[in-house]
Amino acid sequence: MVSIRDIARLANVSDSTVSRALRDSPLVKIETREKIHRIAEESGYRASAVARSLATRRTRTIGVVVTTIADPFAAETVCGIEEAAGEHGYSLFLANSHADPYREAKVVTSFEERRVDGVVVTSSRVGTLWAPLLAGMRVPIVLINGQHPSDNIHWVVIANAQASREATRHLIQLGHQRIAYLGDRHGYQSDTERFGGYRKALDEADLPFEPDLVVYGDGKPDGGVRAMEILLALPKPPTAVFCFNDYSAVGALRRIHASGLRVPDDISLVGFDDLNIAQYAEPPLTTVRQPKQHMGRLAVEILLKLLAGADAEYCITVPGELIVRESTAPPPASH
Amino acid sequence: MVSIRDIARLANVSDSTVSRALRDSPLVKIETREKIHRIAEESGYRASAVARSLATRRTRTIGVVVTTIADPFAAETVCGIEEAAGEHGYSLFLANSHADPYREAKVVTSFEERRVDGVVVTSSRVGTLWAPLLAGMRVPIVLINGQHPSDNIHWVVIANAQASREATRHLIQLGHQRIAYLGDRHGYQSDTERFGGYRKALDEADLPFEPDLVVYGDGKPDGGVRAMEILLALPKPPTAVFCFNDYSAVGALRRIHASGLRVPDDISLVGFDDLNIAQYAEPPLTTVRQPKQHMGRLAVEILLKLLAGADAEYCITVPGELIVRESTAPPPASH
DNA sequence: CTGAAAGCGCTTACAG
DNA sequence: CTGAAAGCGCTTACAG
Repeated sequence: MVSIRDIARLANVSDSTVSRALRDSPLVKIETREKIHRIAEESGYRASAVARSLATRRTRTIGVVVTTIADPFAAETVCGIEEAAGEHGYSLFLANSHADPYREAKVVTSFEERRVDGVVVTSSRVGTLWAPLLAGMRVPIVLINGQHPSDNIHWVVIANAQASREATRHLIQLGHQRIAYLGDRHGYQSDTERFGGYRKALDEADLPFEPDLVVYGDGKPDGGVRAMEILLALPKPPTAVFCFNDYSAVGALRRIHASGLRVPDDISLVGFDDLNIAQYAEPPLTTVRQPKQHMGRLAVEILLKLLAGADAEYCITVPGELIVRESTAPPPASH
Repeated sequence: MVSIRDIARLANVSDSTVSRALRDSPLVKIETREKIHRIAEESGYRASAVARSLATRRTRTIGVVVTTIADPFAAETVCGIEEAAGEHGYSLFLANSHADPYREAKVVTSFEERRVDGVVVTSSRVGTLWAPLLAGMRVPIVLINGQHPSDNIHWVVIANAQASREATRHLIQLGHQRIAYLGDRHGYQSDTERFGGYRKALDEADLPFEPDLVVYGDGKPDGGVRAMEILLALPKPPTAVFCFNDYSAVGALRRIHASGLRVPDDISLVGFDDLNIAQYAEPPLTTVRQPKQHMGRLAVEILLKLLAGADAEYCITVPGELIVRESTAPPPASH
């Protein structure tokens, strides 16, 4: 592997000059600069990011933690993160935490050793163990859909309460009175807030809150199936279900169909996220769109500002958008 | 940030001894070893992977390229890669190529500069531009569902032809005679092979091959919608469709329903991949399961063997498994 | 505009 | 069992 020194010899200049020339420093005479570039090109030189990192104490590297990249929300968000990072010459370390404290600790250690310049955490619990570990890192951290007041922790969140309220209101306006909430049992802040929006819409419409209509899945289709099962077994099942996320809704949908009922004829269903697949569900899912890519982008832009020396607390809330498709309709006449 | 030297001072030993002690070298007296560990612990020492990488000329880093991590196949495969890598102390650099030659070149450059120890490429075209770039890297490369003979390129692939043949045969055994192939227009090798398996099954059953029944999408739901549209517009549409992948099938499914037809009553549908969502489709999708996580694992295991000095060519084929669910049934009586 | 020198934080022969 | 020294491949004051 050819190094800066090899090029220096070939060009009859010092290492310093090569280093400068390669980064187009105006300090280097234009001809030598070009000559060095040419030699570098011909010799297949590839600057060592690791050596540079050691010298500059910056790695131009961002650590990204997701619960699991197999979760479509995480994947679609990471897309935005990757794109924005790439545009600025940053590379991504990707790690899955599986919401497991042991792994979370390992990820933090790993990112510390790798000397990442910053961290973005997507859709994570950020619980009592995790938070201090993160805060203990001496680099800026941006949470996506998580919040945790701390010196070096910033975040971008969707307007959960508002969007959920709107989604629930949509169901109410269609005439639904028995609306269930299918949440995520892991206790994400997003879940609490979305539930809050649901309750608020109920209250505003003077609809009674029925604890029986609140069930919990695991944020994945399987949990949606299970939770829906409980709702269907109720003496008086709901006519509409608002789901914590699309991924759960997909499971709920399946379970409803499996029991011979139809969406939206018998039960209306609303999701959250607007995953790529939401519009291809059968029927296409009414949901709250999160600008996932954009949120990913925002997270890295915040990180970059912080790394550039910005001394601010970034707590950005982006609006959700209700996308009405075909999984919602007025309740069946018999109700 | 505390360094090895700081610890050396605190412990009254040399840097070398600290370095050895921290890595539990038997060369260090047990008491000093423990003492150093204690001091490291108390001072919050975190070894610098970048300094170590520079010294050892190994980064314990794997570059992972996917077309886009928003593709569920890629995401689920990367899960296996991440897990296996993590178990061996390797970190992952993740990059999306978007099947764009310009980005592909950038990714290669970036990985070269980062001095990744190896590369795994998932579901990529590995075309005429991309291949030589990859081969030009002086590190081992493992393709997942791609093949490209070269010194440093290895691969793990699903048995495309066999699995596709089996899937098509399943349709034939149900009584279908007009079976369409919905492929991926990007020209992946996987597409060619899956198409090959389809043709072979047709031939074996003495069914005529009809070019009109071959349409192409883009590997995503939208492309599935478009391609299905063409099939439905045919004077005599097929009674069954075998799709290149589940993600496309999801779109095809939607399009079929949108036109008022039903799956499997009017048209049977078979996918490929067995994505997490396949079983939650409406109806649950008959498909070919790819052991995605396992394939990801295999890829890093091959890489590790190669990095450990193995001098072999790894070309591993794993079997697919036909999973019969509810999207396939005999053709409607009228046919 | 250019170079010599020191330093980034580790590892690893080599010598004792 | 331990240490001094060199080196990994860059960057960056400092001096000219």
